[in-house]
Amino acid sequence: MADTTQMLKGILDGCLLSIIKEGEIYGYELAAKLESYGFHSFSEGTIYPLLLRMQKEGLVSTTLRKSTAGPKRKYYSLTEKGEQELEQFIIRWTQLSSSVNNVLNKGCFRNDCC
Amino acid sequence: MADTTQMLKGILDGCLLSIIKEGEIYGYELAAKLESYGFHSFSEGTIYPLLLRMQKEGLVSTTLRKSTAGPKRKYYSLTEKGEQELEQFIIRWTQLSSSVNNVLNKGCFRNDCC
DNA sequence: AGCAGTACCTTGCATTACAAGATATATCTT
DNA sequence: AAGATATATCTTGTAATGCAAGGTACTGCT
Repeated sequence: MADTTQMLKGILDGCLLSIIKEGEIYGYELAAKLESYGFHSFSEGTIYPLLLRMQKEGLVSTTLRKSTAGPKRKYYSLTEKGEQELEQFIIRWTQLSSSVNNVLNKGCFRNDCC
Repeated sequence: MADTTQMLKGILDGCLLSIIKEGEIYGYELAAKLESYGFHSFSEGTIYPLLLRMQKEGLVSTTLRKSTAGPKRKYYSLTEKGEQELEQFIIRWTQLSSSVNNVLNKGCFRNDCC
């Protein structure tokens, strides 16, 4: 306990999908973008395996392009399957976060009371 | 992917602490309470190991009491350390959920814009 | 005795965030 | 040229944890 790492499990997937949906982006840039959204930066050892898995699952497609400084960049964009997955993630996230907020606020069994 | 189980990791801890803070409660009852808060029910194989760990870490204290029907119940209540842990969990949860919402809503870098 | 319901615990598996390190390329400095 | 620096990707091994499946134990009912 006492750190955020466990809380992230399974959540990062959806966040990556959501960022990629905004437009083609490559891994190194993704790390920076996540930080700008309020996540304390992720090591690349976290992001790249995730991207590879999502590629295997057909959620993202990739294109290699030359870089002005450094090796080739691997640009990711969302497939149709990826968009569907993102929608389902948003549903799950909404349910989860409202459940947690219910507990933390000692809320009621339904949202419409109190 | 495609299920909520990974998203829960590390979040359940805080939820248990929060429920226990409301008053003494035993494991079997906790499972039911979680469901009433909107979580689809947890198997006991999830909850008991977690409670044992939190007991070892000194976050909760336990009292055995006879039951009217069945074996003895193990009632949990929060220690001071547990309350501190809960507070820190709430901070972490708030940060995380706002970060995720930023990403999903394609929000800005700060909360005060848009 | 046998059965159902209550209540707790253990074992083994799959997933995943991450540190640490390996690899490759382009630019700048010495 | 040679080396350093920054960019960019990937691999390996570790620890944490949700959960299915199974086991134990106690009470009351038929």
